[in-house]
Amino acid sequence: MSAPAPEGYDPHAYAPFAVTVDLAVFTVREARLHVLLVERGQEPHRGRWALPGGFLLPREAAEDAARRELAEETGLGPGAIGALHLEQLRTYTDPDRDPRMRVVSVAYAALLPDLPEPRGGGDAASARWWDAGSTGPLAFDHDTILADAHDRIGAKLEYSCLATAFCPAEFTLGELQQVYETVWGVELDRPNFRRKVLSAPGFVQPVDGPPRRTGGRGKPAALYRAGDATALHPPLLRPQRTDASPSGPEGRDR
Amino acid sequence: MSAPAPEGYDPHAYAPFAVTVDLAVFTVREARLHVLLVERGQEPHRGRWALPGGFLLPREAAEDAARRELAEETGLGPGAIGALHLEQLRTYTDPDRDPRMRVVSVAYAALLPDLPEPRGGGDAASARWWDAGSTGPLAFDHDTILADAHDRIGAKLEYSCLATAFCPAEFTLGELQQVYETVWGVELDRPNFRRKVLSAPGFVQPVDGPPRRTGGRGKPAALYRAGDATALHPPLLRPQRTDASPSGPEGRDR
DNA sequence: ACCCTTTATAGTCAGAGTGACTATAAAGAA
DNA sequence: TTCTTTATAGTCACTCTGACTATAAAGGGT
Repeated sequence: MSAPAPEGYDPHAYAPFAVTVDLAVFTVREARLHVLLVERGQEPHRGRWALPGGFLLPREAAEDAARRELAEETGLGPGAIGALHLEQLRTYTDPDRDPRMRVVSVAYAALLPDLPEPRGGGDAASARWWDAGSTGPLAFDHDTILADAHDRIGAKLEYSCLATAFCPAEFTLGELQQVYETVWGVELDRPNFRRKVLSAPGFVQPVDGPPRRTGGRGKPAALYRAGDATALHPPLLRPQRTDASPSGPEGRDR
Repeated sequence: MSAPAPEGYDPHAYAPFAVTVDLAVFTVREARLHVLLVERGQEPHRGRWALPGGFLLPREAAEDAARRELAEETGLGPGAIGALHLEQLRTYTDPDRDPRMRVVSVAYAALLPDLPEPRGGGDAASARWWDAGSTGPLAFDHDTILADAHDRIGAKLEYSCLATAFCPAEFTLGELQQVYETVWGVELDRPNFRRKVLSAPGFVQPVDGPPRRTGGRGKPAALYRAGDATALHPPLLRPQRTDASPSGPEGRDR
């Protein structure tokens, strides 16, 4: 911003860049973290899967572009899109990240409750949810972006109330715990999780009256909705892995 | 990245943007947080103070541009610059943030130990350290960037070993505590701070033998250097403000 | 019916971590 | 010397946490 800028400047002399947004849109379905991918309809990387995204319009802010692309890919209404939490991840600027030309991309992460299959909108040949751990090699540097997004989401769950964004408007504590377990890839103790969530002011609030969820087996659970807090005090720290062994189904390290 | 890109494309049709980096370079001097600012030598905002920064070169990654600009402004050698921790903050994309043309800026934060006055390099009329809390209105949206940077640094001190970047190679625990107190704007209990720092594995390591700092008044302190850890377990949480004021600009970001 | 499995919820208990505090040591200054 | 300043050691009560046990309320199978 304070760099050499000639008095009579030629925008193109300083504007050899295209700017895009890339979106890592996550959801939890069937106890697995899923990410929305689109199949590329043209070169480069035609036929490869990629994060949804696209070029900024000439007078558009990056977050607006992200919401626009998200609406195109998911078919969500403007109300849902407008209220959605979009987290700017970081910006990827490797000169060779796009073989066509110099492209700088601002990456965002978004969290959605489980939704029906997306409609393949825009230029994408198709769009669908993928298990976030089983995506093949993606186009461009999207493997890196996806990994960074997963890391960031996992970290934000610790000290923010973001986990409720993965849940529908009303949810049980079991569903909320499932979000943590899925994103972190660990098992948590149910009574302890419950104690910490309920003692964090403003994280969740009980739905009035005693309505209870039906449909599953086991005792019906009380329903909650997201509270008005945005930060989590005290934080809900994930159990630190003390060794390098991948977590088995038994959980509980050591 | 996956947006409409015509087969026979014209780069300029998708490249109406200039890309810059902006740097929030912090140091602690005399128990105050200071930030490096440059006085703008030309329009727009001629004579206003701004964060150092500049345009990306055609085949340069943003972090390389940030290190290049930092070297120009501070006169630090390439060794020091190369080892420096540069934290990408976020990217600012408001279409009107630069009156000249469409400029997207990637902001970085850097932490330095106390240094002599910078040399005014490059196009800057002059460059100097400012008390981070007493900067006048800065050029462009740099007030916002500076505030975001301060927030981020404060949050990172909680769960990373970054605080040692503010200190010289060998430092006392009192100096390290000064960093926390200055960035957070609070006073900490000295014995408790000591206990937590020393119990965090890999945060600091004592300098061998019993060398002690001279020059000040009071009992000489043992010297430490930065340990090999990068994350802080357990985290060193800042005392939560008990007042009911709603959270400021979305603190904590990992 | 009955038991069995599943999930939710309540509670207990020991240990780690933390905030507030007191005490002692080692330097320079008055 | 005495005072002031800074460093370091230690105490103590309280909270938070992980690991665990117990009980409640549903559905499924035989």
